[in-house]
Amino acid sequence: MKSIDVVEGRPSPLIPFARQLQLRLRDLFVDSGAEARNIRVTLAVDASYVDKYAFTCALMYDIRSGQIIRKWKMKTEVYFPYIPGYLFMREAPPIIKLLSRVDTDYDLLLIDAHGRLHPRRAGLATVVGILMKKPTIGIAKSLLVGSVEKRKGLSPVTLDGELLGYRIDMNKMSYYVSQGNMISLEESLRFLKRRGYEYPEELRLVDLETKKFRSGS
DNA sequence: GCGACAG
DNA sequence: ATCTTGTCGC
Repeated sequence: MKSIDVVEGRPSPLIPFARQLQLRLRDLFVDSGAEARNIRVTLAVDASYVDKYAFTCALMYDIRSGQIIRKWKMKTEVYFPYIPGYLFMREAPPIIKLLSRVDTDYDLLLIDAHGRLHPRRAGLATVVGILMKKPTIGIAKSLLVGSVEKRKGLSPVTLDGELLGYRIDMNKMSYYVSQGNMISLEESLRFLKRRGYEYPEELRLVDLETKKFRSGS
């Protein structure tokens, strides 16, 4: 059920292909760009599943007013299983398809997954950010790889001695942040700091939206 | 070889 | 991610 490199009981011949694709995309990563103080509109994306279908939703959110500006949703068929380290093969296609329908501009993409905090420095958030050519941040609820240097509320997460992210501990919950694309780790953290380090409301909402969409279909 | 493993 | 009962707390 959870073994790596296995698809329907057999080693997946697509893994080598996926790895090379991931490494090629990683080479296009842009380490900086967006500044927290200029981020006004975000686009949160997430997906839920039922059998072979993905129910993907995107919410455009205005940080100043704390309101949802627009919504998009799309039901698509999934062609890849979940394999740790290769989540992008399962979720990037549905997400990219939905985002191609978003005509309005936004300042930052928020993805419910890791970005640079990944074995190959190219988690789903990084892959999507690179394909969309947009500033992107990865927000994950659990750790995939790396070591946490326990601190009070902000704990550095390193991998191979490289600082790739932070774990943020709040009263309610804790989560991990890492760069997706076109924004530095420092600005990513500053963005969350300006919002009181709370888990992004738009991500919480898009998760609910995704499950609501799944139920009514 | 063994265990760990985003969503 | 999804499945799934009871239970704790406001």
